[in-house]
Amino acid sequence: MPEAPEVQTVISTLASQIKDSTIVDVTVYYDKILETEDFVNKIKGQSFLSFSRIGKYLIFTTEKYDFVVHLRMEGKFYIMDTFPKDLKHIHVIFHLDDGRYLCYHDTRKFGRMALYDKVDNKYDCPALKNVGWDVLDDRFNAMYFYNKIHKSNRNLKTALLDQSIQAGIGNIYADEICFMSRLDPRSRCSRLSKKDCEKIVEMTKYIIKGAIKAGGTTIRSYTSSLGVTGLFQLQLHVHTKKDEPCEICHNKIIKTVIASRGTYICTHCQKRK
DNA sequence: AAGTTCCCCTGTTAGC
DNA sequence: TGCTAACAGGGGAACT
Repeated sequence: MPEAPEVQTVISTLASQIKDSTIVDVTVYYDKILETEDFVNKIKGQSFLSFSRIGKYLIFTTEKYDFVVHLRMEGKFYIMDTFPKDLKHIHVIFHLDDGRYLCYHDTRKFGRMALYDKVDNKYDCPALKNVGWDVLDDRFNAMYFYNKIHKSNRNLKTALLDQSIQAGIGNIYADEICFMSRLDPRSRCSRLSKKDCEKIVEMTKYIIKGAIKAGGTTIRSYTSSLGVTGLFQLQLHVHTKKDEPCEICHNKIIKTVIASRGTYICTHCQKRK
């Protein structure tokens, strides 16, 4: 499931591949993907001028619009030199002026795309009205995070996954952030100190930046038309490591459920507050 | 107001 | 072996 680093990889790759391409036609096979009215007619004739990311949202800016995409769990873009033969799971195809096709592929059909009038500050885009600062934005800092959570009765993991506080963390990185911060994700937010928040924010930025670097490294081995999936290899410390020994203390990592998300914890290294 | 639950989907895995 | 049921998960709507 793409989180901020994977989305960054996707947007960077697309920027290098389709910048200044013009959309001459759009074929839609599953229109629930499209959230705004008259999407196809509006986007026809528009060109991909600039590319940005806030949290897990991809933002393609054209002459008139911000074209906003959320990949949710399994959304992927493929660039094809010829019209795809296998249309299974392909829901939207953008025909580009140079003859290539930008294909949106999504097995679970959870992804969404929308078109809004272009704005200078992307945080003002209606698609992002409930989205907090991107995790790499300087405004996502320790005091901001502390002020957002210190009166909350929720647990730490729920706060990390709450995109209205900070945007870009998904289930995998939430576990990794808690591990690196040595805090149990079940800890109550109201019991966390400013020091804890400093550590959490520091580790969040460290992990996300590291993952973006890893993604950037991996992407170079891609052959051009094969696709833009944003997959990358990152060394995980706890997530998916059920029953494996913690690399620090060698106790078994446990799996539990928090906020209906599978959650991995080293209960020895990660303090529950 | 804050927090929780349900729902959207379908490939994969567990259970019989 | 082959079937069905349970499960996974991001985010928004609906609900408490």
